[in-house]
Amino acid sequence: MPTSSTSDRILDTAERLVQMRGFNGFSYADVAEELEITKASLHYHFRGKAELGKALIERYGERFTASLDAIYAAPTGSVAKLRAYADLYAGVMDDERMCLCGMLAAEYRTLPDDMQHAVIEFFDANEAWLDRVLREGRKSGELAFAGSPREVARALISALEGALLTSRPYSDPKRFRATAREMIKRLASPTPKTAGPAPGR
Amino acid sequence: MPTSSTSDRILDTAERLVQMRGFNGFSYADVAEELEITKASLHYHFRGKAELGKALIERYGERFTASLDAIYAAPTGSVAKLRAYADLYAGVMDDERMCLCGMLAAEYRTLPDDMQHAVIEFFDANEAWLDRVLREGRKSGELAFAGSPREVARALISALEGALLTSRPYSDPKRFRATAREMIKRLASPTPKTAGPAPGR
DNA sequence: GTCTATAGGCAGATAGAC
DNA sequence: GTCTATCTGCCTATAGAC
Repeated sequence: MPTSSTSDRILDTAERLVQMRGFNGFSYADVAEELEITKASLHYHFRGKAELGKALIERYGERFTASLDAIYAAPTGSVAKLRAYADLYAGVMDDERMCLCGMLAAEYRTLPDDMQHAVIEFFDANEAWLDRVLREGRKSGELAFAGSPREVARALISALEGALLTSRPYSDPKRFRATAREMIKRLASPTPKTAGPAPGR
Repeated sequence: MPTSSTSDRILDTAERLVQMRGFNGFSYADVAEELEITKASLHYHFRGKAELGKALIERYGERFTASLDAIYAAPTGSVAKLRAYADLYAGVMDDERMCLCGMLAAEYRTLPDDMQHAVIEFFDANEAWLDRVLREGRKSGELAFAGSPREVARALISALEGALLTSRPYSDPKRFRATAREMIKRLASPTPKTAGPAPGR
């Protein structure tokens, strides 16, 4: 039995290429060459680039959702959940990749309609999950922030996507992690009036 | 006398196209059609797409630097300077544009070397300017944050770039502004333990 | 399912007339 | 400076054999 189907291997390769070079920065030829099959074979599995792109987002979204469910189900506090959320982003930086949907957000105006809708759904799902974690964390007293959880959720997604984006030119994963830490720290505890020892953790 | 030279009009059009569609999402033909000149004429002004791209970043960077100088020179406080900085970003959202260098950061791996270096310089200049404003603001007591100004500067750039990125699919400038406000509020005053009236401003 | 072959279009770029 | 004409190459996509 094969380790993975041809369709899966196509998706794996295409996903990496989109994350590294963008949807407008890779071609069927790139995927074909890497998998040592022909472009015509690709068209058997995915009618066209638009269909491949849509399949990429859907698979990525399902994987992301599964990770979010696992994080939510774990018996940890809100801060730990936010850290785990940020780690999901950190995980994509391996080969200087960008979040798939962050990359597609940049190219949004050039994408086929189907792909545009799928990108929106991804961000909506992230926002809803974070909104829930933030609400519960504030209720339990573990998190402290002013304003609506939804606004904070959007700010957090923006900061993480932006940190991935701006870290890439520097080829430095540490850069991303430092920014992510910075953001979560602010939510976990009141910011001291002046720099000093952080309370608690 | 002409309102602007052909070179300037080429740069204006190309800049808008890159900000909307990405460097890999526009062509000489697009620019030529809009300006009603031929592709061959474009090659007279800019030898190739790489040269055009480099010129775009340089002009954009110079304009940005001039704005930063003006903000710094104005007789305002640190918070006002940070707000003005965020407004620079807000200004590019008009036609669902992305920050030029944010867009190029996404496509970074596909860019000619010259363009890659120019993108890095843009972000370094932003970071240095913010670092200075943050240091001075903390010293004067107007700003309060723990950790290094440089880390906070990076977090702020990330959040603003990310807010532009993730707001685009929603075609909603308000989305960006809300996130920007959220970030600066955290720097301007200590976050209250629970939601409540913001102290001072 | 995978291949060869090829269509049809658009990309970036150049030569040379005006 | 701007044009026409053209080159070469890559792109997405399809037809049809195996």
